[in-house]
Amino acid sequence: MESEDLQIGPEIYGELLQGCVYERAIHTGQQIHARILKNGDFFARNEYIDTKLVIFYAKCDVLDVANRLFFRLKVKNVFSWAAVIGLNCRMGFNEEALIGLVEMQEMGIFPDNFVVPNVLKACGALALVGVGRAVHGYTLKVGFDGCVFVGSSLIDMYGKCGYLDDARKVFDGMNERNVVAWNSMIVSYVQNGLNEEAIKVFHEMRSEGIELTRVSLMSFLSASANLDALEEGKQGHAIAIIGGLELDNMFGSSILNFYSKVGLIEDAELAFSIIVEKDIVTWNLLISSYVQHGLVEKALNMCHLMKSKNQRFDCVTLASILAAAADTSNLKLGKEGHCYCIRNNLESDVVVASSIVDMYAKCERIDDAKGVFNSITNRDIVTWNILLAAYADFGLSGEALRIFYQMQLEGVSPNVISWNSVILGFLRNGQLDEAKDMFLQMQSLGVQPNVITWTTLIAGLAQNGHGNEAILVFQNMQEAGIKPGATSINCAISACKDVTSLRNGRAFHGYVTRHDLCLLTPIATSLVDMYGKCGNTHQAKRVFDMVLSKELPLYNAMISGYALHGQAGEALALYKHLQKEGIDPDNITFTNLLYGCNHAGLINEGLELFCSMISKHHVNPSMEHYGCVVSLLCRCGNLDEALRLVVKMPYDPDAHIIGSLLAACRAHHEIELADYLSKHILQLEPENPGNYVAISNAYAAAGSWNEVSKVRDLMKEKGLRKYPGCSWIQIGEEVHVFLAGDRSHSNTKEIYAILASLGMEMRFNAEILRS
DNA sequence: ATAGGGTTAG
Repeated sequence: MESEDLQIGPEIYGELLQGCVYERAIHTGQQIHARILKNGDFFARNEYIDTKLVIFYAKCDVLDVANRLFFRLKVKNVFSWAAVIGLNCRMGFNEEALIGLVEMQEMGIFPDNFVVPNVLKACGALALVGVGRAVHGYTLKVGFDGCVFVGSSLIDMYGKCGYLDDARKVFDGMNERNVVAWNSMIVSYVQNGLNEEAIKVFHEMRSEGIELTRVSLMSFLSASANLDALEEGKQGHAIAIIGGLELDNMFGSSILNFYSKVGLIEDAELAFSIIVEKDIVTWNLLISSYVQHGLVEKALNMCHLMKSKNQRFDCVTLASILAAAADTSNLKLGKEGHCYCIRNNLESDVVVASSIVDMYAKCERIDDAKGVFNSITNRDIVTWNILLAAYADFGLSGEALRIFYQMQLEGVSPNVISWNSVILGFLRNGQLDEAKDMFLQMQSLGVQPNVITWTTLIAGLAQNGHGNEAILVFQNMQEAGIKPGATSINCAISACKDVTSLRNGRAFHGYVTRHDLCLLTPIATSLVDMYGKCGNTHQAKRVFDMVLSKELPLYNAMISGYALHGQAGEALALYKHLQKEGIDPDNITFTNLLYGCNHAGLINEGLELFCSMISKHHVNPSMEHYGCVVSLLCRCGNLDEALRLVVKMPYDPDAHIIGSLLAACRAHHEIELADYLSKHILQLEPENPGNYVAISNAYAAAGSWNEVSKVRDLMKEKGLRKYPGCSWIQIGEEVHVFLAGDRSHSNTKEIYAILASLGMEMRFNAEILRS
């Protein structure tokens, strides 16, 4: 049809363009635009058409054309302003959108209820709550408060700025709420970590009969995932299936995310396989899920699959790969990841850069970590915390403290994680007072210790030999209203074990029983360990039996308990049982078993065990293993065999082994060998009173009292007097004969006989009477 | 107008 035949006026072109806007028909619209230009200004051009063209290009996201036409508009009305502000918003040019708002008002045009939602979205994206609040005031003044679009946008804006109370006030004040208003409220709660609130609103929404959308379910699933709420999330999935909601990649991804966060990897994999059009987020979700569950192999396979499908890696993929490298201390993988980032310009992303720092730190390349850290220009609190944690982990408390101050000088104020790392650094370095001081300081500066702070302190005290204080701190934590996690309970139980406090250990056992934590393998393991170390192997066995799927550490704890308390037979029986179950013993298993045999004097069993450990289980014997066997041989009177083993073993004998030999010298009255060994052992450990005990025992047994008194003088010179766990006897004025604690009974009798033959007076110290 | 993914401390 020719234009000469039929005059098409501006109204028709306007209608046609409106149709194109509606259909987002960019090409048709461009043809109409061309026709308008061809027809000339007179017939086809007016303000109405020009505005329509701006709206058309804006709606079709053609930024440059829309801007150019808008700039040339003679009369800019509220519709064209709305179109360009909306376009800037969609494109993420939030500042431009707000500048547009100011400019339109300067020109005397006031925003309507179509402009306001876009403006609020820009405020939310820029977290400009002040501007948003001003716009809120404006909407009240001009009476937009009945508009659901405006209301929903206000909720969203306040939510994005973190002002949940204001968001809720707007929500409660709306007299008409559509599904978007409900969704905005739920999303706001989820984005601010108030997952319980989000779930509450979701249920309210359902009971009010509002029809759910995918957005409602996605945010509900997100809240469920964050709370580890298995049943809630499954319900959400079921609602989606019943409602026949289409599973596009976004919705599918949120289901995948939920299953992976609650640890149902197979279900996550299933969701992944169902999603037809997988995008980068879908891939990344499964990969990060594998990494978080320690399935690094699967994660890397997934990366290869991704590559073979021509899906490129982005920042998130790399962050996961780098985390995998960090977790497994795989420097080679980490370097590959680092190189990929450099080649693809991903290291400018602060999360990726931080992951690189963490990877080098966890691979014990602290200098490389520091180097990468220094090159990061946009460091955030997480970046600082990663470096701080790295120094703390190595016990470099001074460096950690320097970083802690430096971050503050650069305007980053430490959060609870930063404080925790500083405290950890001190504890790792044995600086208990400094750690406790930091713990007080953080509180005086208004940073509240969390469960990890408390646990760090408890573990640190226990590991530095302050088990009783650790138990007290655990009680303080409960008084402070902090609910202990599985790790803190474990540390506390271990502390009881170290100070052999059966009373407190029982109390913790009661606590975990009341809280249904008994069946958690790590907790059951430390309970078995605690009861074992405290001598209550019966109770240890009861806990041991309760655990359904037993793993090696649990067996090791039980075996160690038996071994420590002379029940070598039980220990060996458990060892047989463990092998029947198809579990491979490790070097700890053998250490405990050999110790048990040594303790019970089971020479044949011990030697057999030692041989099968090497030949059948291919465990490279440690010094400790040799120590047990040497001690066993010595105690069974086979000093020659023991000496042969010491000469043969690939280690320089430690003080413990020489001590065993010294003890054998005593039985064999081998004065010469004892002389030789004494020199060695005092060279190795001149400050350990136990060695003087062994030496003086050897001389005393041979009746060399001169040598005994020489040893005594040597001890005096060193300022060594008492030795914990060692009994002592006072003869006459001041002659001390030292006895090793573990065999004190037979030795006491031995010494008693010697002293009686010498006609000497003897008095027992209170300590020996108790033992 | 509302929606899914990555980094730090025990």
